[in-house]
Amino acid sequence: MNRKREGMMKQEAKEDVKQKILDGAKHLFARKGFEGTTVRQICDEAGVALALVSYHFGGKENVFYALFDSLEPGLLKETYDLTDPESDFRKFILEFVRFRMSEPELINILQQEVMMQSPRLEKLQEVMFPVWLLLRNILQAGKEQGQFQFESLKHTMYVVVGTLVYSRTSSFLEPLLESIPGASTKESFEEVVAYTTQYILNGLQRK
Amino acid sequence: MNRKREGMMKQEAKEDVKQKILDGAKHLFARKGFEGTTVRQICDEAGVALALVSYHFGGKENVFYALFDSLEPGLLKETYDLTDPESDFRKFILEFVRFRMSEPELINILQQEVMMQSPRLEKLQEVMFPVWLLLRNILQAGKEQGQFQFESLKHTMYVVVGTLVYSRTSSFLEPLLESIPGASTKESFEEVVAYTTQYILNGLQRK
DNA sequence: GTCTATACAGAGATAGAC
DNA sequence: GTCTATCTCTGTATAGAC
Repeated sequence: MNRKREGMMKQEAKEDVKQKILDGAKHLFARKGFEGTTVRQICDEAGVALALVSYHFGGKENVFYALFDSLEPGLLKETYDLTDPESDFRKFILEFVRFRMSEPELINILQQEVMMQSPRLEKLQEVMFPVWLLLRNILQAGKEQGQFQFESLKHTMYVVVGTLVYSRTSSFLEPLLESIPGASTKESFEEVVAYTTQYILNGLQRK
Repeated sequence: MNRKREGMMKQEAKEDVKQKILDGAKHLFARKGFEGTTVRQICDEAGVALALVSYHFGGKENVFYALFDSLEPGLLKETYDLTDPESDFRKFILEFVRFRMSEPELINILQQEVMMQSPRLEKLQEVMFPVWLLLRNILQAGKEQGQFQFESLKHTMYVVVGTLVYSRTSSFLEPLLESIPGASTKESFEEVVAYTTQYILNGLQRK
């Protein structure tokens, strides 16, 4: 009895601390990068003692991977039967933008790792591979069925992925856009989806 | 006489070592990031002694900035009079892709820094600001003259910059594209320019 | 100008008390 | 499970010989 109660308390406390570490790490990795973030910073941010990263995760690297373990891109929960590629593509863009806006820090981290082709990328690829494979299949089906027109699937993948993944989180363009009326207004999810969808579909010369 | 000759020799040797350090640093920053790169690695890569980074540049940070000091994006050397925005835009894309393909590592580094909104970004902004300003003016002129159709300049800036800047250097999509016939062929400069131009202009609903 | 050797701060990880 | 104190290694920067 006593033991069981202790066990539960431990469990709860453990989850709490682990989550606090993960939250702090996500925030710091996004802003400082993996190498630029120290275990001390993570623990300070989480408000826990230095030793707990090693205790719960066994090192900084495992904290990093744990960030992506829990990640199940909602994207793939939808059904894509490829009978109507344009409709599938619209759904895909919608879900991707939803993912990007709900987890901007993870997208940010992912981007950094891709840029530097980090040794940690292999595991991240496992997460993203199904997503890019789906995109590939949608594009290919769309071409075959005449809904999209393009010559090179490879080039198309790159420009489309570039458009999708490019983060609006970083505000480096802001100083340039301040003078524009209404530009400082926070854009809504629907707005971004509509805009991105239109741009990409136009880019693919949809009839 | 003797002194003068010594001075020249020093100058030559200095330039040589400085350049070797810059080259090594560029390569390493692109692959490991600023924080992930050590001065030791830079000097090993350059084949010089550890102390020389401090001697010539006064620290790692200044090596970083020096990488962008010498950078004059050829982009801006062209003339853009905005009387024919579409033509200007095509020229802009051409020059931007040329820049991206000639300095992939700098683009890579720039992207990393933008992602993490690093404290070094301020100086990098100075380099890129004129470029994005020019793009903004071209888009705005094109809209006013009816060559481009879009509602929000802000959104348009983001999707276009995303398309332009997204690096094809990183090969994370390769495993997905291997099965495609001809995909492993190295794409040519002209090919990438043509493709990017078409995608973006279509995206802007050019008539 | 360039090198080797070293100082000193900071990193990640662990030991051991509670 | 969590904390503090500490170990060890590696980081940047400098001192001093050549």
